[in-house]
Amino acid sequence: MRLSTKGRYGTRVLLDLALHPGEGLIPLKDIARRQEISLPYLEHLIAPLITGGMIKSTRGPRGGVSLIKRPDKIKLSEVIQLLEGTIVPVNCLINPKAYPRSDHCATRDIWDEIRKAIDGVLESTTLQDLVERQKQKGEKREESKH
Amino acid sequence: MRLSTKGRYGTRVLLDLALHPGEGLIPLKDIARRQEISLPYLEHLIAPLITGGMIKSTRGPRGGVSLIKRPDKIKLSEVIQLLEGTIVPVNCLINPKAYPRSDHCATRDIWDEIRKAIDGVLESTTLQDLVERQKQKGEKREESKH
DNA sequence: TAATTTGTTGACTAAATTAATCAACAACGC
DNA sequence: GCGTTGTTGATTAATTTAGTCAACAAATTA
Repeated sequence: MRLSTKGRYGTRVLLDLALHPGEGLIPLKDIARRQEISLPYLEHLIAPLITGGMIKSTRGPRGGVSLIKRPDKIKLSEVIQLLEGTIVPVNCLINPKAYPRSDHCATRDIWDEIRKAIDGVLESTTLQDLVERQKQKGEKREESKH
Repeated sequence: MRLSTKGRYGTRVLLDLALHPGEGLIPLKDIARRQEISLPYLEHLIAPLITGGMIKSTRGPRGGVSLIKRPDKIKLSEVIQLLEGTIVPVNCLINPKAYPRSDHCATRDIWDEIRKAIDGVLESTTLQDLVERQKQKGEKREESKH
């Protein structure tokens, strides 16, 4: 019952981009350094985000990536869908036909309720929510220095 | 983001037992057949349930296993805890000290909300709930035969 | 246009986890 | 004591995860 690094790192990458608005293209190298993700691995995380229309990229000197969509228009459910595929906790929900018992299996209903509970959180959270939360944390850290 | 077979099969095993109340000891062989789980694998699923005080077992002829606790006193959260360990979706929630960035990482908050959402479902569902749901399904299947 | 920088893609791999199986053993009932 | 049933530990095959490596493609600038 784990979220893999794809989903976790990928979300952090998008948050990183959203925290640097209006700065044009951000090189992957910078993101890799700030987020402590290896550059070669980061490259693979970026691919589905480009395909999914979340970010655009430009190669060459002064190239990099940047957000295409507004952070308040990016739901976490979309991000996780792109990076992890379905979040469904059990196979019989994805492919019921392969599970003849699933029609009359009460446990399946519960796994589906779990899926819905997870989906509720992801659907109701946008990248902008993360940005604001992150900024709040930053302020608190500043305050605590005094 | 998957529930492994341990949690899924184990829950089905308990439900199977709960659906056969007052029948004394149920041999693992019967459960294995009904639930279509291999006997050797089932043996391993049983172990944590015994340790966790959910079921008791007796060896020898006419031996088997049976529920110790009342189904309405068995929360799914306990079952999953026994069989899967923690359901926490990300490591940094289990072991925050190993993640220096987690203190000021907004994504962590969201993963924790997901954890709470899952936990809410598991905490509010008992084995008895599954039993009732399962019986309803049985009735509906009977009706549909007419 | 050559050199350099940056992103893209696919092949490959090491490590961890999952899902078992097998075999030796322990207890119980007849 | 013998067969039946549960217990435990060792082992293994398959899959997934997490990442590396290397060849390539595009953009920029000199």
